[in-house]
Amino acid sequence: MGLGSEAGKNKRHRDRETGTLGKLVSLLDFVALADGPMRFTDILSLSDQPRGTLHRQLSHLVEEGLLEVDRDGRYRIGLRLLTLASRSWARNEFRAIAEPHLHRLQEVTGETVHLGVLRGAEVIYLDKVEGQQSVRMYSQVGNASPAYCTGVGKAALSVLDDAELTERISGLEYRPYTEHTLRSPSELLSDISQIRARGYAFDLEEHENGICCVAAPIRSDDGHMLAGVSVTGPAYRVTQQRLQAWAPRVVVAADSIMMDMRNRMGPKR
Amino acid sequence: MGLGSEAGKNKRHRDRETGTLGKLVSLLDFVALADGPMRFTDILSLSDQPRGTLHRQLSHLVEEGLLEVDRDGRYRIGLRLLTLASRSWARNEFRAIAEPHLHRLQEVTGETVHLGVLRGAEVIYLDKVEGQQSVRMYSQVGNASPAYCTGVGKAALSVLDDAELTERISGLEYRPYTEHTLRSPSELLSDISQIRARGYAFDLEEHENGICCVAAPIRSDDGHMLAGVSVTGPAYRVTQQRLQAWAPRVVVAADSIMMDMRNRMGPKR
DNA sequence: AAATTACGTTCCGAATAATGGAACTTTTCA
DNA sequence: TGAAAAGTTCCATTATTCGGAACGTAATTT
Repeated sequence: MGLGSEAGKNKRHRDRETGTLGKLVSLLDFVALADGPMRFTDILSLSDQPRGTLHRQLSHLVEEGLLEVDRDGRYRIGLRLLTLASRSWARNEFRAIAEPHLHRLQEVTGETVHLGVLRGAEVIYLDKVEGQQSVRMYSQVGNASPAYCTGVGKAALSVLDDAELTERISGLEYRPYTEHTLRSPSELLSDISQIRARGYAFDLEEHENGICCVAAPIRSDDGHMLAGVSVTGPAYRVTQQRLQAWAPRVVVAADSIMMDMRNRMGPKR
Repeated sequence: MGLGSEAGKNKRHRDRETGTLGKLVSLLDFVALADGPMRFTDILSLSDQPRGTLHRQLSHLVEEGLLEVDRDGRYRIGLRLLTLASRSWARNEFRAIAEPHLHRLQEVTGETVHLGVLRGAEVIYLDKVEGQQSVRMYSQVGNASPAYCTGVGKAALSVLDDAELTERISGLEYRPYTEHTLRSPSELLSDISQIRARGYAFDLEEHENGICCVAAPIRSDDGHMLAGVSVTGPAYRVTQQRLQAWAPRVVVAADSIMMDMRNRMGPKR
C-alpha cells in the first residue's frame, strides 16, 4: 500500500490486496482518505471493481458500521471506527505511562507537547498536551507524518543502528514541505549524526512553516519500540535558544518515561 | 452484538457473525474491549474457533495493521485504526461546523462542552472542549454511552416522535450507574416529556456521581441525524441554578449549529 | 408525458478464499 | 533433559466472494 499519498488525491483504488479483509480495508482507507463523502458512482469510477462487487463490499462495510451511507447515497467513515480507536487509545499502556510526564513537560515549557511512535518511516502521534495559548497546528492524535521532517521522527530514527536506519530511510520520497525540509538521505543522515551526539533533535520549520520543536527519543529495552517526546511551538515565540534550554528537560522526560515503562511493564522488553 | 458490556468482562467471543468481515471485526472488537493485551491462548480459550482458524484470522488482522502483536505474542489494537479514525474525525463536516460554537459555549460557561450524536439508543461523543480547570471525567471523543442517562442522549431522544422513541428505548437494560440513574422506560418517558416542554435536558449525576450537565438537541432538517450539545461540570461547582442559567445559551448554540448546517450542507437534509 | 439515460440493486454459476483437523516446530517449566 | 504447553503450518473440504448480466428506479431529455 502506497502511503504518503497526500499529494495523490486522484489516486485510483486498485491496490491488489490479498484476501477479503485486505480488499475491504483498502476500500475503507480509500473512502476515509477522500476529501468528502463519496457517492457510489464516484467510488466506482475510481475503482477497478465491477458494479456488483463494489456494491456488495460497501454494503458489508456499512453493515459492520465501518462506513455509513446517508439518504443521498453518500458514503463516509462510520462512527464505529472512532469508538474502537478511542477505546484502545484510552487503554494504551504506553500512552498512559507517558501522560503525566507529558503534562509536566507542558507546564514547565508552556508549549504543546507531543508523544509519537515510529512505524516504519512514519511517526504516529499518540498524544498531545496543548498549552493555553496554543497556536492551531496541523497535528493531532493519530496523525501520521514522515519521520524525516519531524522532531519526534528524527529522534526516534537516531537510536537505530546504521544498517536499519539506512533500510528505513531509503526509497522514500523526500517531499519538501517547507524550504527547510531535509531533501535527501544524506542530509538526513548528517542531521541524525548530530542528534546522536547531543541526544536530542530539532525541527526548525521542516514540516510546517513557522513551527519549531525539540524532541528526545524513547526506546523500549529490547529496542523494538521506538518513540519520542517533543515540545513544539510557533517560531516567533519558540526561539532556538529556548529550544536549546528546554532540551535537557525533554531528555529527562523521555528517560523518565523509559524508566516507568521498565517498572510497569517488566524489564525484559 | 451486545454493547454496554462493561460488566461482561469474561464475555466469550462467539458472536455468530455473518460473512468474513463480520467475523474479523467481531474478533477485533473483542480484542479491543479486553482489559489488556491478550496472548493467543487467552483469545483461543474465549473463542469457539479452532486453533488454525483463529491463528489465521489474527494474522490477517495483524497484516492489515488492525492488530499488533509484540514479541511476547500479545495482541493489541493496532495504530492503523487510530490513524484512520483521526483522519475521518478531522474531516467530519458536522463536527467542523459545530466546533466554533462549542468553543464559544465553553468560553461563556467556563465548563466542559460536549458534542454527541445519537446512534440507536447510544450517544457517541464527537467532540469535547475542556475548560482550564476541568475535573477529569470519564468521557472522551469516540466514547459511546447509553442515551438514557446522559444529557445529550436524552435531549436527542426528546425530538423523536412517540412511536420511534418507544421503539428505541424498549428492550434496554437500565443499568443504575448511580443512585440518580433513571431505572425504567416510564421514568425516562416522564423526563423526556419535561425536556420536550422546556427544550433542554438535565443530567443530574445520572451517569457519573458528582457530574451534572445541561444539554440541547440538534437535528438535521430531515430529522434523520440526531445530536446534542451539553455543558458539563462537577456538581460542587455546577449547581442547578447555574445549569438553569446556562440553558438558553446551550439552546442557542444548538440552534446555531443547526442553522450553519442548513447553510453549509444544503437545506433539504 | 413519453422516452431515454444514468444510477443503484439483486441474482447466480464460476472462481476464490476460509475452514478446521492434524501434523509439525518452538517455547516453557519441572 | 524430558515432557507438556504454546504457537505455526499444511491441505482437502466447505463456504464465501466474484462479476457479468438482468432488473428496478429515479433523474434528465425530447
